[in-house]
Amino acid sequence: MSTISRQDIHNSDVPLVCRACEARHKGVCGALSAVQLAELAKHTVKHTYDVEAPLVADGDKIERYANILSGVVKLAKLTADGRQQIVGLQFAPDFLGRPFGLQSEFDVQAATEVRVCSFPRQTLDKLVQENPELQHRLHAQTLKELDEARDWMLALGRKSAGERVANFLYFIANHIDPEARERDGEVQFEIPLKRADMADFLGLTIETVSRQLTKLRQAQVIDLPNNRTVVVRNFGRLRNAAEGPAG
Amino acid sequence: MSTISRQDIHNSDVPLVCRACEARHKGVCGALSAVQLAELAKHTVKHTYDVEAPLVADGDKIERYANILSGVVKLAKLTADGRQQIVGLQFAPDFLGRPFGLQSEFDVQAATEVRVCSFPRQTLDKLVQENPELQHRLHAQTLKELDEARDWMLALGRKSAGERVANFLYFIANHIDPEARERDGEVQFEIPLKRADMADFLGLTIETVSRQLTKLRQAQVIDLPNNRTVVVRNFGRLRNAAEGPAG
DNA sequence: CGTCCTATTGAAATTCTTCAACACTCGTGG
DNA sequence: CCACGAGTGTTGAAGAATTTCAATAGGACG
Repeated sequence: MSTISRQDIHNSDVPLVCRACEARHKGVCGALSAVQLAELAKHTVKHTYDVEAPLVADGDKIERYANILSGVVKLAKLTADGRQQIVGLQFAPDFLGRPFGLQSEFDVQAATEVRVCSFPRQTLDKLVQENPELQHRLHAQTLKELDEARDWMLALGRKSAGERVANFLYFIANHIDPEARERDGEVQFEIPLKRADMADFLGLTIETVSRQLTKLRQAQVIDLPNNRTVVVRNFGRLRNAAEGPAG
Repeated sequence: MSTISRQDIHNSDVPLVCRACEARHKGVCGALSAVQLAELAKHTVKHTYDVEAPLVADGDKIERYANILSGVVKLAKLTADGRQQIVGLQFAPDFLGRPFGLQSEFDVQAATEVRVCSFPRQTLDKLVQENPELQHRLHAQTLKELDEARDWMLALGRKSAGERVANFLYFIANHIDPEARERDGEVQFEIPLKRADMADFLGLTIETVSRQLTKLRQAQVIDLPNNRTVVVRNFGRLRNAAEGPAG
């Protein structure tokens, strides 16, 4: 899977707004030539959302796509009587927006403060038609989301509350620092969600999440200097706690 | 989303093995021209798997792709200590096999007797490169699987045992007969899974599944003439049971 | 007819939720 | 500077839902 754009881009050709953007390399924009990037940049708008702000409401027509520049976005489904389940978390430089689909199947909300770079549906749809590599990247992101959804299905269906919470911390740690698992020492990071969102993601109540975090702390697996900060004291033990008892 | 192939195909040009195949119209093969279909048909092999037979084991290298001709295939994940979660069910004419991915992330097993039409990875990968519509269809199937996975995340995380079982019956009924929901009368179908598979899909035990089916029967929502047959007596009530109490 | 596989049912045990009280932090305004 | 309130998180005790363990039943097949 190529992560290099198909054509060497001189920095001077790259639109100003795209320089220093993570999405240009690792995100979908990495598939675009300088010319295509310039075409897209003509229509982009940057926007910042506050915590809890809706980016799209369930059922909204999707008129624009976006790349996440920073922050964490949650995708949430609701039952008729108001129970909520977070079905996906997206980080920079993830692409937001459903290709082909006319409607969003869930609410899209800022979990933290979020910055995005958005552009009209139509602009990207046109570029997709002339650029197979772009189509490929969008498909690759969908496959990644599918893998994550299925990992969480296993957790939601078959793992205990303690395993789910450990699994979540492991997941976040890896997202924030992919090399963390290879290090021996302590790893520290901020949880980008409040307890209520963790509960909605893990299919638990906030009380249960809190109790399981306390248990992990008491078991010396993690430290919790404050509500949002986690220090993983032993990555292997965290992983064990996430996977459950060995076969 | 186009469901018509890009080029009119005279039946006489269609390879013998492809005639009367559901995948040729509704599946990924619908994107292929007669020439491409012929190219693919040169390498296809049909195969039948018995109930519970593995099509691919977790971690296997994927050397071949396949279309399901008939039957139901389950995608299952396992924890280290043997707990199982079914993370997807596939029906004819679904495509089996992960594009780009080198490894399967789960076990692929026959839930019923299954017939497939398989072909080498490489053959399809080559066709994908020269046919954007094929790429598009593969992406569309991935998106459909993602939607289903997320629907089940809501059920696994936030729905009660009774709601999950009703939700499952509703899902199967719709898959077998998409017009069923519009009919007023009774709808009858066979559950393609045994209780153990239903439990693994719903994140429950077989005992709980059995008890919830009994409750649905006692509530006059369904009849169970035998272990595999379900008669939905009132589709609306089944839907209500699946969605939970209205807001 | 006995055995295997599958499914159902009951009773006890466990896990998680619910309800309720309390603690901490942060910003605002007296 | 401190009091107040809102938002967030923790902890305890009681309750509910689901699992576990155990017994039983029915069908398919040799």
